[in-house]
Amino acid sequence: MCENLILAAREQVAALTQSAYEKAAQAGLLPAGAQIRGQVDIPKDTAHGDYATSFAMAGAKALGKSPREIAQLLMDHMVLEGTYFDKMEMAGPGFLNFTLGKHWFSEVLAAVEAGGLTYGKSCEGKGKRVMVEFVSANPTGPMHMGNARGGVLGDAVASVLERLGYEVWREFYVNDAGNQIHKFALSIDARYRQLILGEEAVEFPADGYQGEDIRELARDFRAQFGDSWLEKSEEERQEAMAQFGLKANLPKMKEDLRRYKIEYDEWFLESTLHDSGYVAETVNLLTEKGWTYEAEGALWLRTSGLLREKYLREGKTPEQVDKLELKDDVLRRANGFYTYFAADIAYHRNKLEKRGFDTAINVWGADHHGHVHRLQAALDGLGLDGSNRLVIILMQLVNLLQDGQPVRMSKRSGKAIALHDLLDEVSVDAARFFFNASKPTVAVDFDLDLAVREDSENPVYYVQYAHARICSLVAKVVETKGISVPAAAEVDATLLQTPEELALLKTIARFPEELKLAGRELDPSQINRYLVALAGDFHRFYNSCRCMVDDPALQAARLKLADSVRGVLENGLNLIGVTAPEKM
RNA sequence: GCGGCUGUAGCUCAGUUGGAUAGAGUGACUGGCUACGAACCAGUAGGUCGGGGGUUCGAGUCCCUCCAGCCGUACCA
Repeated sequence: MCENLILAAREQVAALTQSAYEKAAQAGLLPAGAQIRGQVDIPKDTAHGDYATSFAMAGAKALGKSPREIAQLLMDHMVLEGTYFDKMEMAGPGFLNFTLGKHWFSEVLAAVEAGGLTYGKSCEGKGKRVMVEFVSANPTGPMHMGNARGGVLGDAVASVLERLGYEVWREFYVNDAGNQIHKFALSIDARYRQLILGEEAVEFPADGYQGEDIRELARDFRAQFGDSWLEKSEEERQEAMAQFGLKANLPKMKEDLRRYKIEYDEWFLESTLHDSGYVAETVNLLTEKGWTYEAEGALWLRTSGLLREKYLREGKTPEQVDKLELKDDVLRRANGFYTYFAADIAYHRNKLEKRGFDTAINVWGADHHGHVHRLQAALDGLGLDGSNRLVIILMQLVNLLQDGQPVRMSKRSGKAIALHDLLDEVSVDAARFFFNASKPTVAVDFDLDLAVREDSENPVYYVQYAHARICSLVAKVVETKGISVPAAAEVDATLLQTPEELALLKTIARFPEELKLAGRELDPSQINRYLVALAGDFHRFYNSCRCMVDDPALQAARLKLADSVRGVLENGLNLIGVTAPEKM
């Protein structure tokens, strides 16, 4: 059975139209053999039917007749017997409008029932392995609102892709090497020495991390190891500080994310790439392929050349490419250390080559957008087709507000609101739904005062309320009438005829299509909007149609409809990591 | 300068390969519970889709151009 009834109906309209055209052509009423790409749309206004095709308008030129004439001929040669449709009519400039009939509506309830909690699954991703890397926050401090957003985004994208049949791997990349960690160590070390020698005696690094968590790490270090580390060499001490800090922070991050209902398949350490020589090997590979050169003591990647090839390949004209200010990148600094960029190339080579993922999807903050094409181009240079196999979801940042005023958010100033602070104030459900509400491309404002106060105004409760209402309804029917939810086969779906009932059936039928779109666009916020729409359809149905009625057949049909909605709500909420409560 | 994102109702935002009279939530106003959960529903009001050109049967959607806001343009990550 095809679960995707929206797609099935759409295809049927296209097929019906095409065959009607062929019949009309055979009868000599229209020129034969024209290739016409008529679109099949779902009209906004239900007065225009459930599906509409613009075939007649699109074909007007090729067929040498007015759209309305063509539409009339198509109607004359169309047979709806045995199809999903009851009715068809011509409208407006030449649209053909189709109205769904009983065959289709009967199948909806059966499809939802058969699908159960995986209703909407498909096999479009069968056999394809995808890694979704997300959050990957620096382990130098607590996670903030941007990570909260990226967390739901990545997790929900992964869930959607799983449902679409992909084999999905969730990964957190731990930046436990490089400059940030060095600064991290310097910061803890300075606080440590301040504890012993006094605040004034030790200058805190200008670009160090100011947060209270750093002082705490220093206190913990001192409590555990005493003052003796003061006598060790600076290098030795800082190495110890870095390790100590990471060891303290990583479990906290894991715990915070677990609390936020995110579980990773792997926490991948950047340091392993350096320690195993994989970064050096990757850079050497680029050198062998002729993509590097030395200058000013550093080793450079010819990013400008790689990008130029990439852009030309993608269809930009040489003039357009010339206009861009392409620059090269340093891979190995004059001091011998590899840059973050070099490690990142190695990391993604590891994903695509060593571990063999077909596609690597990364959730990045939009402030890293300048890095996207450079990394893809570098992977192209390694022959790994990064331009197609590395997909970056650029997520616009979260603006932190307090009483409506913007607050600068950075780990350095320590002014960020941490993820765990958020979860102390609002439920995981509210937070996840809120951060999954906007498309990745739009920036969101987040005001903690508002988030806490408007807790009950979060649309998540509108959706959850619909679910709880249905649970209560089903329980009531069982309790007072001794009747449980019937199987789809025992239900006469043609009894569902009010506009509210039909709207609800159409909405639950749409779910597989919504999933497909969310997957294609890598935008799980579409699920939020779908769930709000479904909950709205249900509340309207509930207010206008009584389920507990004397007619047993109608009661069974409505009960089944309500329970089907419940299943789809639970299904969708699960996908975005929000609970579907039976009571609230 | 160059590049990315954004600009739609008072506010927050939808608008799916171009389709018919541009939608929803929220705020404002008016109604609806002795009936399966009122955390709900119904109704009213609110628009030069940032401006201007172009493409075509048809543009919020595609192309060009201009304007405004945010972000990026490191031997940082």
